[in-house]
Amino acid sequence: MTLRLFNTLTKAKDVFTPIDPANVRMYVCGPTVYDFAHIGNARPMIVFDVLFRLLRHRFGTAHVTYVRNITDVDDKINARAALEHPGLPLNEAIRAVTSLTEAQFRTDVAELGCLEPTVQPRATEHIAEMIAMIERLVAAGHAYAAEGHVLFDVPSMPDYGKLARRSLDDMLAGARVDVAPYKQDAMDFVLWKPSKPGEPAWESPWGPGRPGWHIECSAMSWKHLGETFDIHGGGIDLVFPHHENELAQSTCAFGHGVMANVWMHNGFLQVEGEKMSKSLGNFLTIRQLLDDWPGEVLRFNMLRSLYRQPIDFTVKGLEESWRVLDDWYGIAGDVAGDVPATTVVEALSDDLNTPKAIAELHGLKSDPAGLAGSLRLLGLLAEPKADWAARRPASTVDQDHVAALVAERIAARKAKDFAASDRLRDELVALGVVLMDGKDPATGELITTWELKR
RNA sequence: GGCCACGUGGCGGAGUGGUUACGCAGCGGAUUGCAAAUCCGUGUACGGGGGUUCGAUUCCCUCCGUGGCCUCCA
Repeated sequence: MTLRLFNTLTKAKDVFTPIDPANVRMYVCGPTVYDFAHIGNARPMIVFDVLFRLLRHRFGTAHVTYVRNITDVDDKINARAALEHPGLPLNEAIRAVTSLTEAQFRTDVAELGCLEPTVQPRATEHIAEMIAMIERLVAAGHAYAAEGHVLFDVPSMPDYGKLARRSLDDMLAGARVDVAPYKQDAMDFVLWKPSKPGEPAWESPWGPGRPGWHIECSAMSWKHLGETFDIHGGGIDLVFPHHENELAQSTCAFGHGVMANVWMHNGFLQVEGEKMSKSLGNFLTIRQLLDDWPGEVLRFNMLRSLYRQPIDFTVKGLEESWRVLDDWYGIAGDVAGDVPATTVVEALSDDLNTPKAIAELHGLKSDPAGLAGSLRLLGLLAEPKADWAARRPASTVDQDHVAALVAERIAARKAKDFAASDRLRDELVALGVVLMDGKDPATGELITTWELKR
């Protein structure tokens, strides 16, 4: 079966053919580590983790290279470092911010069931590559130095704007680009800029300074994946200007006319029907959600929508997700198996159609091994059934009291005193206990199990 | 202002030019002393208005609504 992926460059589901099937290469824009990641950040992490797993399934675990960067040079980091660690030297303050948020990020994505990418490069460890790329761009006539800055010469690239599908005229109509005396053209963007006092600085041929906002991804993908690679992913908001500029930098530096063959973008996330924002008070970090929900519930909930569509994160939806996972754990939780059902692989191979894949999962209730293998391909069913069951909030009822009432009720039922039996059940229901009567399959003895109403 | 998405049954959410995915809830039945759980069955929806077509939810136009990008942003 063929794998088809929606490509932002062509606006179509293209058949995916790797440049080198022995080394399929994917780059995804990771977080800027200035604050704890929010649930919107989690979407590309989960979506592209599923793609990573699917590619490994198709091409072999050893034949996929997944690079997800960590941006640790950024104005917001500087601002936060100065705010939170006013007593520390700048570099130490920055390290304090980035190491803490990076560690939290790694914990978060692990709890969301994401595999570790092959490489997680940090921007600050690739300054030399960035400078090398900028020098190539200058030498090729695609960039120029001015007043300690180096700028990308946008008019030097005739098809600039092809990813975002907008013309230079359209962009200028917005008229919200920075105007600066050292710019030759209003659309030119910064590759390198001088550091202001209180900002981190690196030596460069243009004087001490720091990189612009887009060069790091061009440099890191080059270093770890080569001059061209297969897939570049990220949130849809990154299409312009970030990815457009990355593409411009890499294609102009290397002259291949292509940076990545396939560009993939996930849609935005809303919370209870509203845009997530700090001012609305509905800004949810992954960490906060993990206090109330298992990571697998968040992950599964994310996969119930097509990755390109907008998704609305709601408590109702999360509750439903938990229930569905409960069912599947009940059927397949302790079943061995890593072989996914063909129907599920086919659904995922159609541009990562996870809702279709989930529909197929519902059809696998009578095939526990296939269900287990399919769920594991999606990064679900990661723990034993008992561990999963223990994730429900701890009981607040008196276990011994409940057990005593249950025993009393069984005695009443055996005596066919149904009035007493029902009275005892009412009492238990009032405690939030749900009873499930049955018979021991071997002895025929009446037995009753119970759980808390959810 | 410019550009771009999206609008599916009570809810969530796929998909398709013509046989009404799937899940949750609901309803009916089996089961149960009665329930719960489980199993079986059950839903003709595609924002409004035009157009193309033998036929449109699916294509085109338009209107309305929602969201996104154009500035850091997943």
